[in-house]
Amino acid sequence: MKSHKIRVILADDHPVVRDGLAAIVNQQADMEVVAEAGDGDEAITLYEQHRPDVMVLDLRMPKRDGVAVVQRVLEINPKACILIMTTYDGDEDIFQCLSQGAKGYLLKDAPRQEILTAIRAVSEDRPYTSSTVAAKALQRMGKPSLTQRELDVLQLVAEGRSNKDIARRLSITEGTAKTHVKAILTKLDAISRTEAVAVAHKRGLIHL
Amino acid sequence: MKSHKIRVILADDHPVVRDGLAAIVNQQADMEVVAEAGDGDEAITLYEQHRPDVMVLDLRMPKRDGVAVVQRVLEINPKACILIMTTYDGDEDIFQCLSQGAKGYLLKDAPRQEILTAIRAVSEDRPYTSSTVAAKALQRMGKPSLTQRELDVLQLVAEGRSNKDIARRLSITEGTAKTHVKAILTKLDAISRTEAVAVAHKRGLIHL
DNA sequence: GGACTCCTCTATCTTAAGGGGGAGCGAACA
DNA sequence: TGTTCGCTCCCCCTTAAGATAGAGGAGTCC
Repeated sequence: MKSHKIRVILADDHPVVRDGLAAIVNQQADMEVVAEAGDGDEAITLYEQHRPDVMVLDLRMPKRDGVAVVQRVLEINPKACILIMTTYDGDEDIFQCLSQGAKGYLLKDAPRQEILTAIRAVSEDRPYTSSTVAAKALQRMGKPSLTQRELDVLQLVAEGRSNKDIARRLSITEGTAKTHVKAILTKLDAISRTEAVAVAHKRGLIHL
Repeated sequence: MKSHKIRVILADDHPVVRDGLAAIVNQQADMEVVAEAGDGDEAITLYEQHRPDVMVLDLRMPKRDGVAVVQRVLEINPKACILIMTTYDGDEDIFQCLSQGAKGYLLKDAPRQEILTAIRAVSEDRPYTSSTVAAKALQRMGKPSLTQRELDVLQLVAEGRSNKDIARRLSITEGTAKTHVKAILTKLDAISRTEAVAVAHKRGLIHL
């Protein structure tokens, strides 16, 4: 039996989702929502103010995205318990969050019971990852990482830019742009740039 | 003053979102949630059973997507009042839904008050469209439509297939595939296939 | 029947993309 | 110190992609 209720902060830019989570959490005898944030900056501010037991965090938010919030909050309190709740199931997103130090990762189509289970687990510092999410995180292992420059190029490729255009924007030669694209194709195991974009999108490396 | 409460059905594959909407709706004196669906088929079944005043519908759902549900429900009852509530803000999605006969279109980041306003409007058979959404619907006007065949080709292009591969899958010659791709590029005002994919994704013509 | 759209196919030509090499240079690191 | 890694640039070569221009057949609409 716990002496205190689990104090929860919700961070999601959709009011409907916050209301849904709040309804689910506040129905429980052992937990309560102490604050709600609508963007990344607000999430950090409210974390510092309330120092909750658990933070439920959406990945894509205005002003500052989920990964950045995870980093900042763990700087403030390395023992913070963060549960990611998002629609994105790409292995890169999952891997980034968990390796940054988030304690749990849930998809938004999760049933109520699983959400509560996850919050309770995370509040006790136990990691929570559903089997499908865990599988994706493992998929990511062994796959080569892209360098920052390659991610820059990939982003432009995804916007439909030509090699020449990419070179101009990054102030490099077209040959160098091609070299980067070639490296991207190899790492993503793609034959063409269009396939590379499809793969990268599926894996969560880029968000169009 | 109304004699009856507005009877609402919710259709969304995220339990959290359904709970959030239910909490918001049931707090109001003049409306109530009579049923909740987690996929497209269920949404249609429950509509027939309950004949609600308003149906709040997500666009992307398992089994049958939002547009298909709109079509089917309006076949059952041409006077049905459907309010789309989704994260997708591409002009094609909006245009499709509204031209199929949905009475309203909301984005999921809408504040509580706007959701209630929209439900009340739609229940009285008044269309509800926020200014930004309406602007997108108008943007779609004047833009050329893609034929079914072009959409088939576009989908394969988006998956990263080559012209030769596309031709094989559709049992046409590579030249014909090129003709379709050329038409797609012209209609989407894109220079390369990769840009076409980016534009098509932004507009909601394809969903990766 | 004529006008129209869509799908199909043809051919030629130019340019962009991709494969396969190699190489210099600075920063980080052991 | 030597080694590794990331970024940059260069070469040649083959193939895919895109631009241009045309044409026949099936279907629909008026």
